[in-house]
Amino acid sequence: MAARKAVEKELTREMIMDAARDLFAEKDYQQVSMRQIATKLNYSHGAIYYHFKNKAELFYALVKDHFLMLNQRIEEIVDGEASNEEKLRKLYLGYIEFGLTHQNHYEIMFMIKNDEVRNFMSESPMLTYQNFARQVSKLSEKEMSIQEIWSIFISLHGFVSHYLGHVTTFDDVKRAAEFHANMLLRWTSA
Amino acid sequence: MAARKAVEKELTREMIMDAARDLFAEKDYQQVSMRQIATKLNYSHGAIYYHFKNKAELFYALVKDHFLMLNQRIEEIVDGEASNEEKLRKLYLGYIEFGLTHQNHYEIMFMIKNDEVRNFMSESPMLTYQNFARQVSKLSEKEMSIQEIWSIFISLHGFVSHYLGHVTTFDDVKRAAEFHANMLLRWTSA
DNA sequence: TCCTTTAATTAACCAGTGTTCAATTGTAGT
DNA sequence: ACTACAATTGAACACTGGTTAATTAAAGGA
Repeated sequence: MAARKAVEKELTREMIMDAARDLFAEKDYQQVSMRQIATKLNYSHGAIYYHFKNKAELFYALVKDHFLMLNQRIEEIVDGEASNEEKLRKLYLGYIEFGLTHQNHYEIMFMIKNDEVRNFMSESPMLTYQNFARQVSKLSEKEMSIQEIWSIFISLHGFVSHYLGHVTTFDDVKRAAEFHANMLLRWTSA
Repeated sequence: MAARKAVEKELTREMIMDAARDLFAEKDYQQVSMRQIATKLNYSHGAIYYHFKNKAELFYALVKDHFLMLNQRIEEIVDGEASNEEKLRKLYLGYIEFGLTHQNHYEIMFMIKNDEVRNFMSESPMLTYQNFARQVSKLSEKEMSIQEIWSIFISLHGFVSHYLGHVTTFDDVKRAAEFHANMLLRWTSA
């Protein structure tokens, strides 16, 4: 009975992911439904299943992208022009900014409890942390133990996870973030 | 058609709250249903509505209790016998222990995004933090700014929120928690 | 004893979920 | 023009959820 959309704009994985990304800006994994995504795209919910096996696979595709983004952001900062201390500060702020700019994805990347989703990610969070830790180790004035760096990471995560949901953009807490970053810098300076 | 339970053990608000508490040890607000609570109690789901107006009210009653517990724990530590530094360490560890011992409640107390629940809590989290901050201010060697204390709190929250869901008991990460607490003590020592 | 109050059950309603699948369509290749 | 195929639809399935309301049963007082 049903008509097909003009083929000029066939539904693609990208389009679906974009729509899902948008909905994620407001709600979390459980609250975003396949039907909502389809509605946003003006397609039927069944169509999504032609491009993605199921909900979990769709969201895994998103998460993978975001881990890539975060890793790139870290490298971008480290490869830039600045003193080591300045780079460290940027690293800390960059992490917070990323978390608060992609709040619902940060949640999936580092906070989700749902096993269905977590199984898909496996080692991505750990790899990102290891990358982060290696850079902190290189940039800090004094020799840092693994545990010390872990405390830094935990503290950054604390900042993001606290403001997550209570605040809409990074700029809302930029000054607080800068202060927190400075506090963490005390641990790496001789 | 239906029978009533023997009146020796009438259903009470306490019983319902206990059952809900238990289910919370495994799942979060959205995943715990009124029907599950009722099943656990061997009562029908309708019975709960005789004692609580709705789901949100039931969980608010739980949350209120837990804010009380946390505040008591803080006072307990501060009023105890120990050096100021030792009390601070205990304060930090106590906070983490509380968070990881009552994981799903911690989530509701400090991490929930759901407006339905958040409206019920209003200022409880802030009052708890203010209490915490006052004590840290008293116990630290040097004069601490509001922002510095806030960083400590954020960092503690980070520890809890990271391990939340990845770990079952406080003991699983006791040593890591102790290390983290020591890191935070560096900020308060002269 | 009857009557009222209280407490519990159950069915029902409504709204939503992820997923599957037969049916249908548009389009490109022959 | 015909066909093969990829893409899309929408109904249907099998759930789960919170909440309400009519109904029933027990307990206690008059």
